[in-house]
Amino acid sequence: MNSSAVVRALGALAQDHRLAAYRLLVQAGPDGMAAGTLAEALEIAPSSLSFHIAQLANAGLVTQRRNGRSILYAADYAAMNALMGFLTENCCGGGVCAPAELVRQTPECC
Amino acid sequence: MNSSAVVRALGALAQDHRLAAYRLLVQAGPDGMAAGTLAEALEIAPSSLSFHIAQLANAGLVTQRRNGRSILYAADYAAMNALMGFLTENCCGGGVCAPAELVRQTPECC
DNA sequence: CGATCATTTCAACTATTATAGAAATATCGA
DNA sequence: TCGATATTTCTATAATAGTTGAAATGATCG
Repeated sequence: MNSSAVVRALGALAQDHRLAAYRLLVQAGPDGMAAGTLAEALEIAPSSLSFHIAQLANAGLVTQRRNGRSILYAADYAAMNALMGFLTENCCGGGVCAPAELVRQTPECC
Repeated sequence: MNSSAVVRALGALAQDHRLAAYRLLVQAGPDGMAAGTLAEALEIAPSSLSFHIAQLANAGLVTQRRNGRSILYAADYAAMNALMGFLTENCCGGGVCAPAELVRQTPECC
C-alpha cells in the first residue's frame, strides 16, 4: 500500500456518511449490506449513497457483488489491516516499533 | 474520540502534503521540526505549509511550541493511538476482536 | 416481452479545499 | 530601537467535494 493509496483510503473514510457506512459494513460482516439498505440506514438519497460508496470501493475498502436485484457491499478487512499497517510501520524511524508483530496479533476480521 | 473528531483526524491525514508532513514529524520524534524546515522538505510555500499544519494541529494530531524564532511541531502519539483504537474498536460488532489488548501491546511511541 | 425494482449516471448548484503572493505579527541579535 | 528572520493571516483564484432530482441502466418476475 503506497502513499497515494493511503491518501485515497483516508479520504474515503474522512466523511461522516462514509465513515458511518463503512462501520455499518464492518459490523454487518462478510455478508454485507445492500446499497438501498445502507441509504435507508444513513437517511441519505440513493444517489448520494452511490456517490459515497463508490469512493469506498475505489479506495479498496469495500467489495461489491450482486445478489438478485440488489448489490451487496462488504468491508474488506485486509485493506483495513494494510491501512493500519502503513500508519504504524514508518513510525519512530522504523527502528523501535514492531508493526509486523502488531498486525499478526490482530484478529483476522480486523 | 468521537466520530466527528475521527473524521477531522482522517481528513487531516488524507492529503499528500499533510500525510508526508505528519510522517516526517513521526520520524522526527518528540523534538519535532520547525515549520520552515517542513516547508523546505515538502517543497511547498511557507503559507501553504502553515495552512496544512494548522489542520493537523486542529485535528489534534500534532502539537506546537515555540523555540526562539521558530515554531516546532511534533506528532502527538496519543492522538494516533486513539485514532487507531477507534478504527478497530467497533469492528465485528464489538464481540470478537480485542482492541484493548491491541492498543496495550503497541509501543508507547506509536 | 413488458412492468417493476434497485442502483448508477448525469446535470446543476453550493460549499469547501488548495494554492501562491503580499501584508501583518512576533522574536531575536546588533 | 532597528533590521533581519520565521511564521501566520489575508486576499483572490482555481479545483474538488457534496447534494438533490431526473434520466438511464441492469436484473428479476409475471
